[in-house]
Amino acid sequence: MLTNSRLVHQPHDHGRCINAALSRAEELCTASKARLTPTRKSVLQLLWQSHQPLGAYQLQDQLSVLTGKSIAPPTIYRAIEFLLGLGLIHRIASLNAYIGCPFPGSDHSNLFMICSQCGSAAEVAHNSLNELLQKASDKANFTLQSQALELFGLCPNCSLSAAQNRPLNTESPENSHHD
Amino acid sequence: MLTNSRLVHQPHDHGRCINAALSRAEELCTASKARLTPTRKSVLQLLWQSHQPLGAYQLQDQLSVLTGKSIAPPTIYRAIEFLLGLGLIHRIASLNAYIGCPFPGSDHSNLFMICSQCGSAAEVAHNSLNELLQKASDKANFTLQSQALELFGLCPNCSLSAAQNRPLNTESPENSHHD
DNA sequence: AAATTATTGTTATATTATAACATTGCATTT
DNA sequence: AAATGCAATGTTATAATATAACAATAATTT
Repeated sequence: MLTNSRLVHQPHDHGRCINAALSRAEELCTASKARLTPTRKSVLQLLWQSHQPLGAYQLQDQLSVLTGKSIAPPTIYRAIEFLLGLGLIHRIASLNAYIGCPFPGSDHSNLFMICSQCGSAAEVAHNSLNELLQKASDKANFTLQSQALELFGLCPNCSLSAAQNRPLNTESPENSHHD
Repeated sequence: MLTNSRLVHQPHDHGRCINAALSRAEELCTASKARLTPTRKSVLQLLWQSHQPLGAYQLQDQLSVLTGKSIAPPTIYRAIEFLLGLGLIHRIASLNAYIGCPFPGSDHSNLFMICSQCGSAAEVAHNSLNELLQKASDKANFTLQSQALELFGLCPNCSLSAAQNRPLNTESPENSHHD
């Protein structure tokens, strides 16, 4: 199981995330003879500013600020399309939002663990999950082509906070309040 | 593994699907003291007219035809919200579309196998998949709350057609054409 | 029947995404 | 370097999906 979950939920040198993502992108573009233009690069960079998926119009706003110019939706959507095509980012359908892929090129599951509290999203590449899905597809005579797997819940940090804020929830109600 | 895959992809008495869905809905509504009003019932019925997910505005059109009145989006979205709440239908995020749930109430996986050719969608409840996802979540300290699992590919029928239309694809190109 | 609540109607608008065509800029050939 | 072709971006308009806010009606309870 390959995942960026720990990185996402622990304090870390985020500059390294961004730099790593950018150099992976450069490599991939060189390899596939595609051009990582300033707009495309900026959009990728913006998507790596956090570990939370961003919507197209959030990207539009942020890119406008970044460049000082006003940016129209097609510009954003074209960059998104390009980056999706190379597997550098993913679309999270349930959120209409986009996020950088931590391991582009690797054959992985498109499985996301999305925190409904803080909005963070970790990606997981899970071989046995993929195998199970392939088996289930085979069994149903379904020719599997692609997949979107989105889990919602509380990330490690928010799970902890939740547990700390209501520590008596697991006990019977009588224990929690006496007058 | 519980699924309606066979039903979806084989000729069958579709009236029975609809009737079954409607009576399940009646039961569930009675049990939860909710009202299956004409609009709600019609929307559910429309979603069961086929085994293909429908968008909100498709539902709007069809409901307009059905009732002879013009229907505004909120009416549709309210019915959708109601039916989603009871688990009678699902939203398929990748398609912005909705589909009837063949086994509401059962603890299942929200796993869909969606045909990119004919648009049909079969639902699968898969215990070991759920367990695996739960395990993966636990391992990542992620408190799993809900999930959206969408597989895309070719349904049994379209897989067959595809195979029949290009039967030589699995052999070497030399075999396929001699002058 | 009156009061309360749930449901639907209505209007307007927010949000997400794309179509179509003009313009610019890079890359290759001449 | 000029001409050509193609890729990328700019621009305008609009399509598609979804919700907010308030008014009117219908069902249920008192």
